Amino acid sequence: MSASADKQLLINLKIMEKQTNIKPTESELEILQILWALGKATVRQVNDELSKTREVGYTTTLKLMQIMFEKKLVSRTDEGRYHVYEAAVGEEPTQHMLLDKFIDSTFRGSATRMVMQALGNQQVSKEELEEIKKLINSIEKGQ
Amino acid sequence: MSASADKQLLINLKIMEKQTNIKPTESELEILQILWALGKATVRQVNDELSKTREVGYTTTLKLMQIMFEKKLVSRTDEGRYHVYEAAVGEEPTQHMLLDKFIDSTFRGSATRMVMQALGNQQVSKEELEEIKKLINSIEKGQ
DNA sequence: ATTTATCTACGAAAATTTTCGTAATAAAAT
DNA sequence: ATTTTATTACGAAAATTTTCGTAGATAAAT
Repeated sequence: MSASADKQLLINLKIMEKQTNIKPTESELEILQILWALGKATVRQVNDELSKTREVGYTTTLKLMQIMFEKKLVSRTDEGRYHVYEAAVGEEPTQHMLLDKFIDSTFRGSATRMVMQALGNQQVSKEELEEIKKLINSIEKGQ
Repeated sequence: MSASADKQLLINLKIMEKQTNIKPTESELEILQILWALGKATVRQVNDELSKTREVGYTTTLKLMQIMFEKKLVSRTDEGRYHVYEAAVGEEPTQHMLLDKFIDSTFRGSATRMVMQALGNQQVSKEELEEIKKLINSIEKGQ
């Protein structure tokens, strides 16, 4: 690999890092969830989805998505007269980042304590518990 | 149990429910963490703790704690001229409530997905993994 | 061709959260 | 006794997030 390509990679990694560190607000996260589910969507579609759970004006959603575009949380393409939006941050990295912050602020950094509470308190099916056990076994093997 | 005692119990439960549903802001949560750790503390002590991680004015902390008192997130007693504060909401119920909301907003309600990510991404020790496995086994037995 | 409907841009109001300055009071120090 | 220090109360500024109204442009319907 060339030195310049190497440098470019570093820059890209830094940008990615930065982007994954932008913490979306609660409303922004709602919109990201919808975009992750739909893939691509217009403001209208997103607003329709949001309206299923709560009342929200069209221009409110529009404005939020414009702000998210400025923050590079979403990207968009011009399709004729209107815009088609897409999430510009991945679902997993974002969840990971939010999870880290959440564990820090709510469980004083202990992932274990959080997992224990989640398993104890939530209704998790037998199948899911098995899945988690499998995961643990595979992690232990890997270590 | 008498009918009136019964009624009182219901009322108390409702109050508890309500209080555990007050979602503390991020700053309020920071203060709750400190109070949970210290048990009782004055504004000065809490402010000293907060100051360890970030710069924060004394009256800022004071004001926050006054607001939290109004919201009944904390209680306080007069000790001479100053106040001694204490968390008025439990650590576990609060964590539980926040966890529920977090799973909802970030993992679309799937505790399993969150746990899988937490186990995959965080550094969790062998001992902790064992502990979690034990917990899963005991849950499975209980079912 | 005109009207109606739909979309974007954008500013600004409203709501929420955080920060801080000032005043009043009382204790402690000099 | 006076000054200094520490505390509470409180209003309001500052910062952040959410909501909405209006204007301008373009497509669709009449």
